Amino acid sequence: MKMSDLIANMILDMFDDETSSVQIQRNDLANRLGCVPSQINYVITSRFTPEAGYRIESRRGGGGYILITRADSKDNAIMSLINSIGEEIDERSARANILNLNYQNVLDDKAAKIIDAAVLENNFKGIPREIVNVIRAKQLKQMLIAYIN
Amino acid sequence: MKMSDLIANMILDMFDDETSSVQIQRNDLANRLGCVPSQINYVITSRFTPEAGYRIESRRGGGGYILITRADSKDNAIMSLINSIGEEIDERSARANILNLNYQNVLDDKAAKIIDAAVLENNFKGIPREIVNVIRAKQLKQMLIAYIN
DNA sequence: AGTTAAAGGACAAAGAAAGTCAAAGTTAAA
DNA sequence: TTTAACTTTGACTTTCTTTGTCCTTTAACT
Repeated sequence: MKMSDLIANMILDMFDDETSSVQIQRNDLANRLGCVPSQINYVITSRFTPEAGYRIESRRGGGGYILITRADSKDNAIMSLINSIGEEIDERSARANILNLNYQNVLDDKAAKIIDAAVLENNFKGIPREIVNVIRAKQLKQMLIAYIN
Repeated sequence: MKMSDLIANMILDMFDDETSSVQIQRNDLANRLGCVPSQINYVITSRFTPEAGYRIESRRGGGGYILITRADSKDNAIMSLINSIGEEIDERSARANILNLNYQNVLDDKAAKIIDAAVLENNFKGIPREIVNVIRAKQLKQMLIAYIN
């Protein structure tokens, strides 16, 4: 089997039924599997994506780590929105989608309000449109996954 | 767990629900935890910052101490955070504040998670730090306002 | 008041992780 | 069989932590 799959499986195996989070140390894992550390990054960015229901956080420096969190509720409406978003999203569609989910009672009022507040164009004043839309897409996915966690 | 986190947790633990102030002795704490005294300073300056909602006072000389006070208030904790944010905020401070509000039961778990997800550095990959911090500040304020509305 | 010892403060150097990026190698699709 | 997509590697960068040394302040004790 190829290395990337090994790495991915190794990580997947660390999620036992209870935990929705797995913490790894990049160098350590690379060492145990006999690959270069940066390949761990490759696997994470190519497989543990928001579209697949994962969120990544990390820390550098002594005692650093990579934290992989899995969306455990797998709410369909939300996951399919996440998957439909793509690389970028403009304010209009973001807000429309949020409103929609809220209307369908998939997102509660409070969550919808908070998320809506975050995607407002106003927060990004002065930043080029294409960049804003990329950030917004990432944030929206992260927030939605956080919501169903 | 890494030493810095141990120290930070130790301090955090000293804040029980009532107290909004904790007094430590640098050498003593360092000794108990088995680290050099200056590492206590590192932790305090990197984690217990004003931006994160803490104030520090200290005394040297015999019987000296370090006093760490948590911005409390509870009632309008959110408003005062919003007011204290200013033009920019980094990931660490933002997250520390969110955690703080959540800990004080001012922000509920779900809201805290969503907001936390939005402020992650990861969402802004490739954008200069100063710009990111400005956007984050605006968003954080908006989200908090949305929460209390 | 003057001295001394007991704190805490500042800062820099070294160390420990993780991140980035591009080039080279593989594999699968057209 | 080309071509496009995916993997593997490694050199270089950035961020965060640990440690130590020297400095300043201040309480306590003549």
